[in-house]
Amino acid sequence: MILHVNFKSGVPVYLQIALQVKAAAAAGTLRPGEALPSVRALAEELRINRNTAARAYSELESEGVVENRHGAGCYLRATSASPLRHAVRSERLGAELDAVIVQAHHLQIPDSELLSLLRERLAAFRERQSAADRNS
Amino acid sequence: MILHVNFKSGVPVYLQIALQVKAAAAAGTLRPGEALPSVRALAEELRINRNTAARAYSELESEGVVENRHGAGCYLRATSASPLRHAVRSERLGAELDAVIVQAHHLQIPDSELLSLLRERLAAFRERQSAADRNS
Amino acid sequence: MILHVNFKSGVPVYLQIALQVKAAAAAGTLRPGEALPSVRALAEELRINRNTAARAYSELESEGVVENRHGAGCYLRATSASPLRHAVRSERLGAELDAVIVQAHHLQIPDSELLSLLRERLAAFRERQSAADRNS
Amino acid sequence: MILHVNFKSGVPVYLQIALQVKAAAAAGTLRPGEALPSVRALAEELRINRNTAARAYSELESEGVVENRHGAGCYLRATSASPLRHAVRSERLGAELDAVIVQAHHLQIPDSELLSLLRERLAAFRERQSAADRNS
DNA sequence: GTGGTCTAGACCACC
DNA sequence: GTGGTCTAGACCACG
Repeated sequence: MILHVNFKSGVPVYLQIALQVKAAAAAGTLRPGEALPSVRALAEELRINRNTAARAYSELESEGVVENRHGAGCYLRATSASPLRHAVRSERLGAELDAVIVQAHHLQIPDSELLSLLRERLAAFRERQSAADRNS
Repeated sequence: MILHVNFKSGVPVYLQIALQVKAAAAAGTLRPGEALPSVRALAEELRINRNTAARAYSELESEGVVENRHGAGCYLRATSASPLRHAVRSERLGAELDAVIVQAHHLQIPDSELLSLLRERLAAFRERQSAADRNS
Repeated sequence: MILHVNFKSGVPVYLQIALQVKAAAAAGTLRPGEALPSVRALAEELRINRNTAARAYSELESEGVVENRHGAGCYLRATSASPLRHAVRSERLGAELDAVIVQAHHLQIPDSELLSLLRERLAAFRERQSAADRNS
Repeated sequence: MILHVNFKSGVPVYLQIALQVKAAAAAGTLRPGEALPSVRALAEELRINRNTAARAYSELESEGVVENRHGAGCYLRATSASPLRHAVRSERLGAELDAVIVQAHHLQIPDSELLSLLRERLAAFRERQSAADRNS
């Protein structure tokens, strides 16, 4: 489970986490019954307060997405809804990309540089992923 | 210019407005020197407080997108030389790209598709821009 | 009539003007029946909006300090109260000086410099006064 | 530290508080490192909104007088090197002195008396400082 | 009519 | 418990 929070976006951190977990669940990246990181581990990884991490899970539990088993961790619940279709998922991502494009325009960054920046960041992301794999 | 706000998204309303104005300015829907709706008109249209609308404009002014003329209204500025260094600007965009990459990961969208989606959206953006140009 | 406004103090400009007129009336600097500058002249001298100047006079009129004779100007009304005693006046000024002393402390300006700064500013003030006298 | 606010003076409440804290710090009533009352306690004591109290502290922090430690309270900072250039600082003080001079003019207090009043108040201020020192 | 500021209440993040 | 932010209402200054 890879999570990313933006402290400057104005969106409450606990909501950012909940949204990402829901996205992963909707796409099938997370499978029913699978364990999420512990509150403690999550807080440490994201450099946030444990209360904030706990609140994200509590939010997800109140929405019925996960189940907090006291003392045993937090598990994704079986959901009746089938995973989202591919078209729906890419449309969601497209909306986020549009916002990035607008921002690039105002920062006066040309299209070519935006594309190469994305390639660069993707490479760095994959690198971090494989480094994490080797450590586990 | 048509604006929409979502009160349940968790994103501050003033930021939603600022983002949409920036998008309109980037797409060419709004032209330099053009007046934006008055704070009062905008507040009434979106059913928000005048202060929230004012804060959106104030945020845009601090980013150099518009100019607030006291007692006279809010006007779109010509795209000026950005006051930020290039490294700062591309770093800022990089942070946004990281969030998109994580989201793509959760939605199980492969890197190649993310890149082509960005190219596609960029093309659509440039198309909207030239359409706006032809209308002026 | 010499007036001075501070736009950064947070005190409404129209109140600053009213306070100074009342101080002058209380000390006898302004005499009953004496004319105050016209709204237009006051606004120009202080670089403020005419509405703001008019509001100051309107405030003073509602307190019964002055009388606005339509088309003829603004005049100090006869007041039943006798001018303030000297001790009261110097105590008022002392309170203002205390605030300046605190500010000087935080700006790390030594006592000797504060005193010489006051002498310097007093000289400049008297100079402006006599220049104005020669022009009238 | 005892604070008072005057709701009718026209001076913003948060500035009144900031001024009094600065005065206490300058006089030595408050010592570097000492904790100020919490935002909530201060708000309750003065019967003001928590935000107004918070804004006073925020103003003091931006002036470098205190340090707001998130979740831990507000602490008086040691008088540090002022970040402002000397010319800026003395100009700022000069503007305040001009206002005092005009007030003295309105109160018909001669220059010589204004100067001796300042010397007198400075002496009283230094006396209060050493009294505070002896108490520590 | 225009935008800007101060005070307030509710919620967020942190210790 | 702590401070910080977002939304709101009332008032101020300006054209």
